[in-house]
Amino acid sequence: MVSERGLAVLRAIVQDYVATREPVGSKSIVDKHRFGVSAATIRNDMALLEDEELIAAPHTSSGRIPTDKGYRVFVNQLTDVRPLSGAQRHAIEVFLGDSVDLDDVLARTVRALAQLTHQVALIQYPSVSRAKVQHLEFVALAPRRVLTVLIADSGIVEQRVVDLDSDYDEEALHTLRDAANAAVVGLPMPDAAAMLRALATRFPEGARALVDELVASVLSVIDATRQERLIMAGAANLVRTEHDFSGSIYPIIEAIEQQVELLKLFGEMAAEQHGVVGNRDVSVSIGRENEPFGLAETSVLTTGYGSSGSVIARLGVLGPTRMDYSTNMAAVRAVARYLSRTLGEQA
Amino acid sequence: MVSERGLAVLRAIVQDYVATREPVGSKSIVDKHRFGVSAATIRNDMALLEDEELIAAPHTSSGRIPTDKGYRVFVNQLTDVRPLSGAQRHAIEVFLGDSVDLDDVLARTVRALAQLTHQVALIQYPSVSRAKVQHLEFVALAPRRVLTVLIADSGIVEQRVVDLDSDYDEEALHTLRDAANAAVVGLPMPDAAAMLRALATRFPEGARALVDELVASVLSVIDATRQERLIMAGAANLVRTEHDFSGSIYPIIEAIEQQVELLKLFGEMAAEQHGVVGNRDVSVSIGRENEPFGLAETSVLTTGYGSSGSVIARLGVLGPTRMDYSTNMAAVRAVARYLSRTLGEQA
DNA sequence: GATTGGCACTCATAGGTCTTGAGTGCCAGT
DNA sequence: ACTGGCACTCAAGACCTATGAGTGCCAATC
Repeated sequence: MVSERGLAVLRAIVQDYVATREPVGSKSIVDKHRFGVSAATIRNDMALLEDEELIAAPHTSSGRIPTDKGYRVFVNQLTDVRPLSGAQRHAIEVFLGDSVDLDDVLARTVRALAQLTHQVALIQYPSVSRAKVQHLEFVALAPRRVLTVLIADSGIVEQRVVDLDSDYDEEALHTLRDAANAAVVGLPMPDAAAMLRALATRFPEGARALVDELVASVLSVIDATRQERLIMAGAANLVRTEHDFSGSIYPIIEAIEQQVELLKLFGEMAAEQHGVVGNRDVSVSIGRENEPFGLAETSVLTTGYGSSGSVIARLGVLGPTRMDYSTNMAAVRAVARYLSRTLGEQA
Repeated sequence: MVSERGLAVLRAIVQDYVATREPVGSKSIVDKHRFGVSAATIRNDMALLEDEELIAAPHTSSGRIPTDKGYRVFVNQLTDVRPLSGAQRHAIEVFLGDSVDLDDVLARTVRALAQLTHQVALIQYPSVSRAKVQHLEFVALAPRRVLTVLIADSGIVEQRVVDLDSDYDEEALHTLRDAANAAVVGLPMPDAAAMLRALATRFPEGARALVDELVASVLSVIDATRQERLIMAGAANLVRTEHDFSGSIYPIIEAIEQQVELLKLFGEMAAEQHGVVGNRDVSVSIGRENEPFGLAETSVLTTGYGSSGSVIARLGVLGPTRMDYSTNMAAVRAVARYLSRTLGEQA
């Protein structure tokens, strides 16, 4: 087992290695950190840490660097969350400025997060399917062409132009609009979808074709692929930290661009920390834990955000395993709170 | 002046250098290309090309590589545009598949272009301001809250939620909607904006506050910052070609992410080739020509696209100066045609 | 038992020297 | 105008060596 001082040594190694990207030796530890013991003692502790596979030596005789497992232990025993500095808070405020709509808010937020952490920042687009219906509208564009608009309480507006098989008259469109709104406003999306399907069956034979087509268009908006999408900023930061990766960062950038694996990872992280709050609300996935997603040698920090208390999606950062977890976790948490507050105000 | 064979030698050097990233020597030229002359003769031609600064030697005694000026001459005398292979056409078709809306079409198109060229692909978001109004709608969401929707003939749908200072009744909203539509449908955006401003003054005193607020919201949608935006794919390709840059690609990725400089470059390229058609419709900006935009050592190929004949925005690729201009120009042109056709069908 | 100073050992890194060979420039000859 | 021949250049790779940070271990000490 690792002693109390052993953990302190691990902390020191992680901190110094993150700061300098050089393997950390026993001497430099006693120099920089005020352990009241000699280098030889630290060496004994380091030998134990190495037995536990928390640190490793790149070459037989050189300093040590943390292993993935070492980072994991380090992160798990991080408890005091350093709050953001005044300058950082100010930076967030400036970035978020006066945003006009949801897309704008998210775009600014993701940039702010990238700026704060110097990592790749990611925001999962708020899932329509986890929000409630605020309003439903059909806009007559031309004969046989209608625009379907769905507005969710989270501020998401989804729209789609539909080409109909049959003609319609505006009166019928209004009737359907009013009936649909009366039926589904305030309902969560899955319930709303079910209700709409039921509603369609209650219309008279003559109108069925039109109603079916329009209801289908609303349903397709609800299921929109758009809901599973990431907004990204700070890819340049990954290039800047290229030396932290053993191979090329090409496959990593590619995986980020493709999004699909990353979305799976976000999903898993959401499932894992379901219901967790307080100091542990930022979940961390480290190094090899991300290998199944083509993201080995990276770490991903995420947390949930949403308006009015309910989590509607996640945001976070991705960077090399060798990153400043403490600072980045604080930034992710803070930005998630800001964003949640902003969304709450809007809705 | 450079002889006919001199140009052929330049072509050979560009081709071989692009293919191998190794300086090209006189011997390898006579080996690979069937000039009916000896290496010494080629060397004489190369000496002339060097006098004209079309090629340069990295070290006193090594092969030659094209200069920016050399690439420029090479590109300018490219005339025969190789059409895409069947496989490539097929790839485009597959990528573009069945798209649901404008955003989807653009996202798929930009991916296809990145895939085809193995470069960073860029599409300028269709400018609302260059399109015509197809429909205008106000949707009553709540007391004092209205959704403004503007649909352009290019398929762009812009929307915004507005919080009003005063109450409104639905009847007034409809009246205004009908009046506004009657006034502006079919007009180009700038004219539509002017018309709306004029329309506002014709409403009676009592309704003025509401009308002004709503008109203002429409105008702000017309001016939406969103119109000046780029959609991007294939950043990973830039990382892959990192060795082609003397320094870090960090500032380049950053410039691409920030978009602002790149948009300026797109603007300049649009202005330059205003009215150009046919074989010269893809414009090329090479190496140092891009330095003012923070994109030295890169080349950018762009061309216009748009529905029903009018150019509404541009698309293109960005990559290292050392790229396959011929193939990439063909791909850019082909993708622009596909996209224009798709947009034409939709509208 | 924990801690320490001492010491032999390891090995990546940096610097230095040498060799190799692709490629040039130039010139005299065709 | 073109070619063969030849001396010259210089980057890249191979090889060697010195340096020194850092280790592991042990006997001595608290």
